[in-house]
Amino acid sequence: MLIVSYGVLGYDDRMLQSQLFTKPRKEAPKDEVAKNAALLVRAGFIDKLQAGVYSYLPLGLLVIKKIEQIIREEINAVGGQELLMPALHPKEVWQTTGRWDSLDVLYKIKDASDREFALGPTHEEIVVPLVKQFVSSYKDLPFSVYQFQNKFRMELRAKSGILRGREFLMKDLYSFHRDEEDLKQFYEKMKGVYVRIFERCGIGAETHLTFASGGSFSQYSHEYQTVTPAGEDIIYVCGDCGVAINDEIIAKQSACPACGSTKRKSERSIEVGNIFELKTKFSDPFGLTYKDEKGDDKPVVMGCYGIGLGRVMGAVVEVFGTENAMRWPDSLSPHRLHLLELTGKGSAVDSVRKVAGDIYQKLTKAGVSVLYDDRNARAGEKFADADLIGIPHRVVVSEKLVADNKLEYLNRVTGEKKIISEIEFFRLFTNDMV
RNA sequence: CGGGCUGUAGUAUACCGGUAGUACAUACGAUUCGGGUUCGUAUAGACCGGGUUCGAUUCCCGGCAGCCCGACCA
Repeated sequence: MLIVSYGVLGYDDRMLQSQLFTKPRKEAPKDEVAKNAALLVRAGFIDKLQAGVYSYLPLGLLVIKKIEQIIREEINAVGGQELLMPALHPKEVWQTTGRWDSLDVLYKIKDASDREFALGPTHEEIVVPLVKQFVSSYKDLPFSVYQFQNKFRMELRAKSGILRGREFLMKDLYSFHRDEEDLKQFYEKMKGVYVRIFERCGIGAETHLTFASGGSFSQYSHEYQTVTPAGEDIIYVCGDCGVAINDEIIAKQSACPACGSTKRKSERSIEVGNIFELKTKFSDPFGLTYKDEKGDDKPVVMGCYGIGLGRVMGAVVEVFGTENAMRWPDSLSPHRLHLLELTGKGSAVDSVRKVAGDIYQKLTKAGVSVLYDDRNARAGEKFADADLIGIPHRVVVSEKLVADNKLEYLNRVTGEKKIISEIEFFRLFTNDMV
């Protein structure tokens, strides 16, 4: 394959569908009941290895990478520094915080010499000793670090497809501050970051800032809950300001904590992200302190901020998917455009292939990521598979269209379908990027 | 972890205490070619272990796995 240019992700993300090693299926495996998993498995985005443990296949990985890149851009914009910490954790750090015994979702493993480890469910125990080596003065604060990493949680019951896994990809960010005031400021800034992230992922309208339990040392934590019937949580969305309250604290909090309104509606929802004031909960056991202007030792104040990438992907499918079709927002679609050639029969085959192949080359040169259905398959199958895969823009090349020098363009978001010239089409995709 | 249900070709399903059938997928041939065309041929299957029985994929017990409900879930 001639490599002409690279897609936005920095590698060649265009694809000939005939080369794709996965294939769409007509039926979902009987052990996938959740809509997100049924559609994603059928379309070849993911594969289940065991309950709550999935592989991301080429199409699905492209979506995950796009979610990741959106998060990365928004966090970098507020100064977050990306790193990558290990998943294999020594027992000792978990004993330091007492969570070796108290955290029941912790996977514990032993090596051949009986040494014990944990598989990381979250990384406070790792990041705090790490930053301790570099933080000594108030001048070193504040800062924040984050990573994208697989987390391991021994859920008693994995369920809902990729919405509750035992191994799952998460963005976790930790912020470090000299006092609660500074933490508060950053925390508020992160709320804006999260709003932009979910907005860019296409679920901004369905995703609500939600007040949730803050545990023993904080009045609230905040979750980002995406409304969909597939959700496991129940939230009460304020009719005036759209901020929600998690069912778990509704008894203590009847009026909207944001605007005081008592108008509200209960909804099922998926927690796609959360932010939490850790304060000194983890700085204390590890002795993470800094010297203030007077030379006094003070504990570092922390916050943590998570987003489940698989959950975002699953939530998007739940929100936009129908029985036989997904529909990706432009920002997350594995490819920008789905190009279908309907070769028909006889002498037209070559001309259709030539036109479609040409368009593919031109778009690729222009940096547009295309999934090109060059398979030797019938129209019905191609249309059905394209619906299932759910790339929001579809363009068809067929014998009839080639004869008229036209293309058929479908926008799955607006439902608009039109016959256009090649020039109009290229203008659509190489200038006026949606 | 408690309760319920289920394990049959790659996928979805059927029947049966006595040679396991169908559809889709796959391979080959023909036909068709803008919404999963039609036909033929071929390939391919009973989760594992134990028990009952002349004989178990079927019945019983145990294990393992999966799904659903609940509990759990920074």
